[in-house]
Amino acid sequence: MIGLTMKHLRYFDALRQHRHFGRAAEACAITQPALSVQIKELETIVGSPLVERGGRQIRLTTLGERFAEKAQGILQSVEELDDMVRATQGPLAGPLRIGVIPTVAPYLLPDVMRTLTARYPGLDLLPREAVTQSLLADLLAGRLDAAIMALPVSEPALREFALFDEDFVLVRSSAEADQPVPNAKALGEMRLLLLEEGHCFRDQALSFCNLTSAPRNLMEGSSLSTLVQMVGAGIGVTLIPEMALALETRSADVSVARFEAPQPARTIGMVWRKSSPLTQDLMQIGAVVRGVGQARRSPRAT
Amino acid sequence: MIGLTMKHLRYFDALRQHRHFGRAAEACAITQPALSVQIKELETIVGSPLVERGGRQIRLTTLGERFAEKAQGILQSVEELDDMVRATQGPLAGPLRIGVIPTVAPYLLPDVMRTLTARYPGLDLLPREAVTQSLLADLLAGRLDAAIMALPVSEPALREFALFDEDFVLVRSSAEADQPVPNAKALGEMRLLLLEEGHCFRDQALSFCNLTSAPRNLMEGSSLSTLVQMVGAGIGVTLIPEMALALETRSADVSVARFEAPQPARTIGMVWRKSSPLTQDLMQIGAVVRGVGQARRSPRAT
DNA sequence: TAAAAATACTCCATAGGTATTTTAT
DNA sequence: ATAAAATACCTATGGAGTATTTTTA
Repeated sequence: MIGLTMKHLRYFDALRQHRHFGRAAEACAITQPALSVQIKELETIVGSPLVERGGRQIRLTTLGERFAEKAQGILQSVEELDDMVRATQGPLAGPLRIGVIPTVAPYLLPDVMRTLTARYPGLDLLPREAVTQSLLADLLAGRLDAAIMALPVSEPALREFALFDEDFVLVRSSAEADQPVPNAKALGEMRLLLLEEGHCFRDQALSFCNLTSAPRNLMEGSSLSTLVQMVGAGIGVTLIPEMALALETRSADVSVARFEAPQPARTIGMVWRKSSPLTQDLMQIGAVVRGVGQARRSPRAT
Repeated sequence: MIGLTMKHLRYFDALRQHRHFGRAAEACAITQPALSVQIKELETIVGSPLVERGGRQIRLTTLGERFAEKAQGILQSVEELDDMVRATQGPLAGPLRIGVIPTVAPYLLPDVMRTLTARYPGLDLLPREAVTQSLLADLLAGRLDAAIMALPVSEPALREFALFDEDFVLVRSSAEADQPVPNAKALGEMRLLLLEEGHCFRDQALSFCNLTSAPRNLMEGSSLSTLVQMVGAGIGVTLIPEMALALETRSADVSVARFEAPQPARTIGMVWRKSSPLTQDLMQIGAVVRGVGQARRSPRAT
């Protein structure tokens, strides 16, 4: 049925409602001859008469009635499509699939979700927690709209938007609270607890110690929370990003210390495809996340 | 979302399938620039980007994906509409609502249904049995496409198509088989069994006896079958159309006689709105019904 | 005779084509 | 450097308007 248009359906639906060419045309905001022509054309397309013209009164044929019924359904679907579009209309509305690395998600996401949802009620955040490699793959494949991770990512197809820097702090048993803070070299020789393979934070910590591979006496955990609990048990020392401080050291018997001069740190940023049409929106969202992150980090006094 | 056309949906659906403007355009049998323009226009209509253009590879936005999904549903509905139309395509296909008066229906309909269904497999006959007045009302209101009844109907809006004539025969008890056949006047003085009010056949029988109202000694039945059974029980005599003969006198102990010179008879015809676009089809169907009716009547030997 | 739809025609908007430029890998 | 989409421009189709005729109740 090539050549069938929305107009045909709309006009025919109007004719079904009004059972009168003149009034139906008026309802469609066109003239009666225009409607007559369109209906006739529709009948040509269909190949059978849909309307029974009878002087004073017109009537639809049985095929016409059935046609009108289906046409109405189609028009309704179009309406729904319209509604859907309208719901995701305006900037910062609609679904946004955002990935966050595990060493940031638990500390940043709750506030971010709260703030963004409050500011942009139409925004439908769909967060996903995964390690950097996984997030990058999802981003590049179009399964994510944006991701929050440590910079740089050095993917030419991706745009980086820096959010904030965060220092790493030393977590050691409370018994060691009074000992001097080790430097990077000394740290490498201590029993260092690190996240398992795949977490960027593991590599960042190792890099601070000038190590490329893990030392033999290394112990691993699958989350910062686990690491801190292990430190509390006297098993060793670890590094955590300062943002995790408040949450992770609350219920552990550990002491926290900042490093001297060469502060270990990383930059957290938001990343999305350069080609994403959401760029404008994402920059706004990035600004909000930046605000949340900086507020979250500011009680840096420990 | 005014301005949205089927083409937009079709083109966007193709783009979703091919994820490539050039190939999608080819699939739509248009050129790439034409498709680009249409997709861009669609995005303008929608008000948000639906496609993420990325040099080598394009990708749909989340809104684009959702849009495409709904669009696909709409296109499928159009397909179904097309199927429906195709199913009722060609003359003598599709539903046909046909009414038949009760003194014809049981004797004619089975054969008619069988013959028409065999000859026109696409035809979907929807018969309805009702008295003339009811059928006429349904016809004029467009609730029936055609009706088979006694002519004339004298409705200016309706067209009459004569099918065949049928005589009325006398049914009396088998004990009276050797008696002379009464004439119209004599019949009016006998105990005459007639159909109840509303049946045209009742009026036709009365009219034969030159009676306008029912005689006082009249008895009524709701069907010819009932009347014949009553005759068999010796209650009186009755008239039935010859077409009913074979079926109704088979299991009754009655005798049948034809009248002399002024043969009572009626014309059965098919009737439909003059304005009906089915006129061509109905004339063909009428011809078939005529054939069936005449064959049904021909074994007039009694 | 009057109401309603069909027809005739004209005009303008637009879909689609060709040629070319821009863009991103 | 190349593949792909966007842009520019032109043409032709067709949708809608006004004026008029035809139809039928």
